[in-house]
Amino acid sequence: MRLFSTLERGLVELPPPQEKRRVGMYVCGPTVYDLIHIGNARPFIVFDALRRYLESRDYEVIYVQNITDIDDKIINRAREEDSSPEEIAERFTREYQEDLRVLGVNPPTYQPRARAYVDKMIELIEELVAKGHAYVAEGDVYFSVRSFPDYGKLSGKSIDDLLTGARVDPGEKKKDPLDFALWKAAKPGEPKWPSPWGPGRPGWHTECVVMSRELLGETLDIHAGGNDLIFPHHENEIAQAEAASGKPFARIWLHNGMLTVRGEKMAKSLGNFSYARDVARAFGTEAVRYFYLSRHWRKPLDFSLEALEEARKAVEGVYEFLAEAELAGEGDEVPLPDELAGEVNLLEEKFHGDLEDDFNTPGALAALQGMANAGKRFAAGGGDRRALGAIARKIRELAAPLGLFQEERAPALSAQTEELIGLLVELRAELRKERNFGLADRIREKLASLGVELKDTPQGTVWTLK
RNA sequence: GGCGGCGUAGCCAAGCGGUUAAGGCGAGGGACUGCAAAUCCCUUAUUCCCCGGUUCGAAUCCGGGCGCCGCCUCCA
Repeated sequence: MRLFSTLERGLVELPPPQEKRRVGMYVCGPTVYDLIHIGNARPFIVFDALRRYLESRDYEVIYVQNITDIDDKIINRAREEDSSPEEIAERFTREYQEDLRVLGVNPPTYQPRARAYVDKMIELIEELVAKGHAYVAEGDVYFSVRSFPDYGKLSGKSIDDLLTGARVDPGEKKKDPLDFALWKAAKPGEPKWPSPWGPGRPGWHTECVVMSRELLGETLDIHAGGNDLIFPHHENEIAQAEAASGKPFARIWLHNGMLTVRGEKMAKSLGNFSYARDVARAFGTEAVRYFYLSRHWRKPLDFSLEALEEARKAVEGVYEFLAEAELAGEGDEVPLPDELAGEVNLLEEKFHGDLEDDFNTPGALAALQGMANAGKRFAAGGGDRRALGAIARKIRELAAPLGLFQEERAPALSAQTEELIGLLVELRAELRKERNFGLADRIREKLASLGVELKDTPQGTVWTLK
């Protein structure tokens, strides 16, 4: 498996599971001050799929995702709502869990909260101060960027270039404009924790360094997040972690492309966003996942209702095939004829080949579509339809790690309701025989409006739920 | 200004030195039907933003343009 790492600016090989089974993976999580929008969901879905694919390939993935529950935005929201930061954080943490469920994301192995790690953060900051990488200034603690020669290696920036653009705030206690806060002295009315430098709270995302160090060790395998986090967030994480440990912080850095709206980044501040749960409920969990996976994870992806609708239709198309194939494949096991089996095997190889090459999900999805198409052509050419069951099983098996094509579409109706629909279908058949099309069409239309779609096939009328 | 990315059919989107240039949506034609819907079959890029170059061979590599976007401030 090869993945494009931001640090190397190129593909990096992940050792095969025979050599290294355990993979430590850290994906930056939400700040719980509001519901997440659909753009925020991209890394959660894409890296969830990556994690599950690795697991399906015999890796044991320790998947960590933090919950940032100490932050200015939480404090502000609490003020607005006349609530407390704890309460806001608690509420939106629960909402976030619900969103993950709606998006079909598996729960992380660990979901640590910043508040539970303040002690460990203080330890790290003390360590950095002791090693001369950080200094205390009137109750604040700052990281000294100049003390870390590698600063800028992730984002490709040089300290000098950054300095040119940096503005020095008159009120700042920093020695150097690029230095960033590790610990902020408490202001009145803000949450605070005791520390060697007086009451305050952790500043920058020291939490990610501490949590990943505690749960995954000093060097983790994969660190992932949106590409808007490369600088300064992840650059600063590297500085803290590596200044403290002297070891590489992460082997592979993955950064997904942004979700855009008419070409512009979706962002709360721009107001061009939709809440993830609203989109998932309108189009369905799998349509949202398909939407994301139909575009390579590093590239920007443009959001629109039309694009989601297209994804929904593409998913439905595969389900149409699955429904037919599974119906035909019930009962006797019929093996695939050689030629078809060969084609399906080739597509399976393409599926894995594409995913192992920088997690190329669009290519992999095309392979699954190709399997369905091969099955359709085979049946249309007069092949034994019962063999299609095997293709359907293969598609479902391969797509499982991606969180696609896992729904059972059997109509969940009571026997009584089914009988009732059956009766109406029978009556309509009689009416059609008598060429009473007016009444027959009324039945069809009324049922359609109730979500029961009739299809007149040469073998008779069948119905499906929409 | 610095750093990074993107530009492939009507639209979305793979491809990363030799393939008939995947796949999806849409559109057109056909089968089926009382008419539909759904489904199925077929068709839909001699060409990959432009101009040069390297090569036997380039959408793919190099140089130069043009256009769009992200980061450099909280941000998935």
